[in-house]
Amino acid sequence: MVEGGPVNTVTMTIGQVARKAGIGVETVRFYEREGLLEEPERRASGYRQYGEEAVRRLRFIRRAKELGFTLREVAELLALRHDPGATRTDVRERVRAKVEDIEAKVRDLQMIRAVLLSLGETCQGHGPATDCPILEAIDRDDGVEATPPDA
Amino acid sequence: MVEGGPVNTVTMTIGQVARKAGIGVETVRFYEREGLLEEPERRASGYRQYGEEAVRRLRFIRRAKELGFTLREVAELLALRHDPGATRTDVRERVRAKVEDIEAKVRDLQMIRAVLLSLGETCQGHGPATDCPILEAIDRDDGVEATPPDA
DNA sequence: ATCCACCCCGTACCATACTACAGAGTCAAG
DNA sequence: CTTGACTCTGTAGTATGGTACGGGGTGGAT
Repeated sequence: MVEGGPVNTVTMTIGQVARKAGIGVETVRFYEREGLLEEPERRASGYRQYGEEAVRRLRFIRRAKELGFTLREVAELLALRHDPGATRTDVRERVRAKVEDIEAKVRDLQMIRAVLLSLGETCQGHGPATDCPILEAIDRDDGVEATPPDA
Repeated sequence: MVEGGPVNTVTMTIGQVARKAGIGVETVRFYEREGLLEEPERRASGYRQYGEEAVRRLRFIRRAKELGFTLREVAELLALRHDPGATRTDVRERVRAKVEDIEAKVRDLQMIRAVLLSLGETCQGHGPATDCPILEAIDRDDGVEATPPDA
C-alpha cells in the first residue's frame, strides 16, 4: 500500500517475521514459492525484508488453515481480499462451501462411528480374536459408507 | 489354511483377484509390498496365484479403510485376526480407540463450523470483499481451534 | 504361428504441507 | 576481526495411499 519512498516501516528478516507469525522460516519460504506470500524486497545481500503486512498475511494463512481451508483455498481467499472486483458474496460463497464440506465430513464420520459402535456390541467376552465377530463383520459388511473419510 | 496338496481351490491371477475385491492390480501389489497381503504362490512363469482367501483379505482391507482405519491399523487388525493369542478385548480396544479418534475429529470440525457460521453472519451485503469482515476476522481471531483438522 | 490382453519388476510420480540439509555468504556484537 | 547466529539457494526427504510407466515375458484363443 505505502510505497514510493522511505517510510518508517520497520523491516524484519525472515526469522523475525516467522517468529511473529508463529511459523517456521522454511515455511515462510515455502509459502512464497507457492504464491501465497508475495516476493519481498531484498537487501543488497539478498536477505528478504518484510513489513508488518507480511506478518498479518502469514497469520491469516495460519488461521485459515486452522479453519480447515487448504493452501489452495487460502490462496483464493487472499486473492479475494486483494481483488477490488470481488464482492462479499464471493467470500460468503467460499465460507458456505467450506461449511458444507465440513458438514459432509461430520456426517460421514458419524456414520462410521455408528458402524463401529454396533460392531463393538457384537464382540463381547474375552475369547480369542481369531473368530471375533467384528472381524467377520468387517469382512462381509458392505457399503455403509461410499467414500473413505479423506478428501 | 488348506495346504499340503492339490485341492479344488480355483486359483486366480492378480487381475481376477483385484476385480473381485474391487481394487486395482497395482494396489494389490502395493498391499503385498506393504505387508498387508502375504506373498502368494507363483506359477513357473512368475505369475501370482491367489485363492478366495486373498479376495476376503482384500475386501477386509477395503472395508476397514472405509471405516477410517489407516493401512497401518488395518495391518494390526489383520495380525490380530491371525494371532491365536489375541483376544476380543484387543479387537474392541482398537475399535474403541478409533471411535475416540472419530469423536475428536467431529468435535474439531463442529467447532470450526461454528466459527465459520459466525463469520458468515458478520459479512452481509454485497459490498467489495476487500474490507469484508470475514477476512478481517480471520486476521485477528485466535485459537478457537488448537490443531488443524488433519491427523 | 500369431495376436493381444495380461503379467512381471523396478522406479518414478501424484497431492498435501511441510521439514531438513548442504554449502556458501552475511550481519552484528564483542 | 572474529565468532556465532542468521540467511541464501536448490534439492531431497517425510508421511499417506496409492497410480503410472517402461520394457519385457506369458497364456490362451484363433
